[in-house]
Amino acid sequence: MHKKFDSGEIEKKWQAIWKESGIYNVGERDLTKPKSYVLVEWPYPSGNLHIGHWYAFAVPDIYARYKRMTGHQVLYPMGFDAFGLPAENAAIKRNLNPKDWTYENMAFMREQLERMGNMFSWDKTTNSTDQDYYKWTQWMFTQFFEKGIAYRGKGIVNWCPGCNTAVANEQVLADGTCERSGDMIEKREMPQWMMKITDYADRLIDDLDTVAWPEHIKEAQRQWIGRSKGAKINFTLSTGDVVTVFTTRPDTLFGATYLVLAPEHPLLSKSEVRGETSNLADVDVYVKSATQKDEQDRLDATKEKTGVKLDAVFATNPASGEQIPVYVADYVLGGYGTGAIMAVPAHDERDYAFATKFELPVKCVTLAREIISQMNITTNPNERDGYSILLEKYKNGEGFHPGYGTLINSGEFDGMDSEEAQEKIVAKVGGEMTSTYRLRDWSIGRQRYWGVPIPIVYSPEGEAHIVPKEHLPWVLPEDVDFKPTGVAPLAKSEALKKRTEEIFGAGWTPEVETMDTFVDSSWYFLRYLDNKNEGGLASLEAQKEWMPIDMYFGGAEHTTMHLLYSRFWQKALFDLGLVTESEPYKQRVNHGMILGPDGNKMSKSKGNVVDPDAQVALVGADTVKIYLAFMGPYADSSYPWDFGGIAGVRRFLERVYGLVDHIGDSEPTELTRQLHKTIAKVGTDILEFKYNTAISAMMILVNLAEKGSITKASYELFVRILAPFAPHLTEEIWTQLGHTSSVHAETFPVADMTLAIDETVVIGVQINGKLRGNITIAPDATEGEALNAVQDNPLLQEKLLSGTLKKVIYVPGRILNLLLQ
RNA sequence: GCUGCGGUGGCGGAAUGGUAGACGCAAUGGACUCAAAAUCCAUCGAUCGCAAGGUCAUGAGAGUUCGAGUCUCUCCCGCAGCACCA
Repeated sequence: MHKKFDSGEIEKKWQAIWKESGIYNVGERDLTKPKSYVLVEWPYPSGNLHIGHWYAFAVPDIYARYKRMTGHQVLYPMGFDAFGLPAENAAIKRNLNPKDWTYENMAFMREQLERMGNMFSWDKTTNSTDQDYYKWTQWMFTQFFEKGIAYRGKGIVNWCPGCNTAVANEQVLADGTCERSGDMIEKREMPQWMMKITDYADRLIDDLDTVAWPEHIKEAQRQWIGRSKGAKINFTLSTGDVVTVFTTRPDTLFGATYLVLAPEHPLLSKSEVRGETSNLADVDVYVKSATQKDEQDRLDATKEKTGVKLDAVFATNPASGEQIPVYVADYVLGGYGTGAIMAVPAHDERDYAFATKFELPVKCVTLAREIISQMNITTNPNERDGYSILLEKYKNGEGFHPGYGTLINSGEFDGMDSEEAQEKIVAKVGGEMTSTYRLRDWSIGRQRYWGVPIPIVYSPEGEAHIVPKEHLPWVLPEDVDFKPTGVAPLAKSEALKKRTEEIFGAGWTPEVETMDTFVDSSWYFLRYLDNKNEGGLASLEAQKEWMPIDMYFGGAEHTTMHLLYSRFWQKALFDLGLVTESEPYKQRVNHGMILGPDGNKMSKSKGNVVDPDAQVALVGADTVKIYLAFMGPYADSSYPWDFGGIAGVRRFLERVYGLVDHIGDSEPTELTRQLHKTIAKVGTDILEFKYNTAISAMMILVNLAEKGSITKASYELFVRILAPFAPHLTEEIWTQLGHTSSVHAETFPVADMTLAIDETVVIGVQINGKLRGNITIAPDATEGEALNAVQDNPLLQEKLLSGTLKKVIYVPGRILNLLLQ
């Protein structure tokens, strides 16, 4: 008789043994085995593991363990993304040091993580706040600075006059005030440390074709980067100034009836352009209010278009030679394209809306294909349909149509197709075919304390210099009052000031900003490979052994930011010869969220938070893990917690344990068959992240085994396929079955498909496509045998009498469909 | 508005174009018990029928097919991201 299933005791025992034996440490690369680098996003040490962490780490552990059991040397590392604002806020609130708070949390969470029983490669761990880690974060920054990838640029920030500092978007309330001071937030252009991610935009899009990610994730990145192909075309103003516009439709150049500058456009600082007389005040007022407008307001497409005409100037359309007016309007953005557009109201909705309001001419230059193809060709005006009337209207400047088609009113290009005309028109006016992107450069400077100090010092002349390698890590000073006072906390450090002057000389000053934490997480997967390397971020040898990451599991919220930043970082390192791969992640899976029992996002205020520690204490880590895996496919969808459901999973494991009492000398053939089917199914399901159906198949097997007996050999095979899901319980059973080595050193069984073949199958019989009954036949029975089986079934036979058999469709093992006349 | 994903019992979900609802939960009835819990057995989409069996069912409507949850088109709804992007 087996012992009572005391999950707490069993788990505690095996965790201690595993830790002692170091069974999950990776050590040196074993070249006799293929490698598999399974990565999960490292957590922020908030102080407590929540269910989301369990979902993110325990379920992929099934995958990692399966890979391990199928002969791979698996790297499944874990660490902490430990810099960031919450530590600073918690420290202010409790009057602690952010470092102490962070390190205490990490120690506590590490214990919680160990109680999961995952096969984490703890010998490879690291964390972003470790000086050995951020030394290399800083060093990479200096390399990027030298290459011009990291640069001092200008960015727009949310400035709070009350706090006298820049604040993050999430600290700005819906009404545009600061959550701390309540003051109105202003937009202010400030010097910022930036990364030139835009230089990599094309590669970041094009290299997506080389990775095996799900298409929806690739598409999200493409959308985020937002590449538009088009042309830059110069328009000359009456003042002689040149305005470069970007357009995706250079083929409509002849239809450009006015020009629009963004309120931020640099030419507006020229008085000749702004105008000097009555118009000046209007322009100034408009520009001032538009540039101070809240971004939300300005981007509100439902609002009516606004703008002001620049009376002092006109522009010349380089294709038609026509003189056209110039406007300033905030529907054109300073930060996108060239900050100026040619307006073609006949073929663009926004231009049309603006032109209608300001009574500007609308000139149709394209007969859109869509309209022509649907038009009734007739000479009788009474028979003309809606489309041809529409066509007539829009040719006359009423309405717009954005589609491609045949050019008209376009000089020598008349009759040409839109696509064909693009390059030709651009060539004629001396423009340039080019792309523009929605993606902006990455601002990485933060006026915060708890982060990686930017390793830059300024000479007395104010010139930026890197902190050379021998002075790295450029240590975060501790003599800092990090309470918010409006000045970057590091500016208050005497130690940092002193250190800078001692090393670089009198009058030299340190940079006082720290880095965005997205920088830390842009390369952590490299440090795991070689976490003790003192001479570099990670040796090329270690990278050759382990990169690229074979499988990257993470949250859907990181699809664009983290995934894009780290891909960029990798490419920038690749160009410097510091890494071996230009794409870090071969495969990616996004998981969803675990919701509260009420179906809502878990939150303290809703009182629907499920505490994993309490669940583990109640039913054990194996049960919590399997329950999470059983909820549904591991994909980008969310599932509500169900206390009944987890109890069901616990019952399943108790039955698995209880099967010890069913071990016998023989077992039914049906059980052997089901076992081998299950072995095959579990393996393929794991690789497709369908843990739920894998578990379901194992439940079916256990239900069957309970009804009779199971041989010890079969039970052992079953225990081995369950091992990745329930590492503690299976280890316990394995030992009780008399083994002295770990079940986790076993291989994943290979199904013997000759034992999995069914002797008979029940298939449906349809008459004229409707299910009328079923027959039991051999899976490979011939059509004749199937029809004989129908003869033996009186009910089916009777139904067949209603007509004559015209056609038989027989799919062996699936369906028999009899078509009657 | 655009892009992506989805819509199947009371719930989570299952289903290479081939018997829709596997598996689990919840529920109901029964056994055991003084009782309850636990456990075990049975039932469990709707509807008609004493039954055998029939009819209707995968958001709505059409289409392709011997056969559609699955493929195509139109529409409705939900979720997520982005949004005056030239």
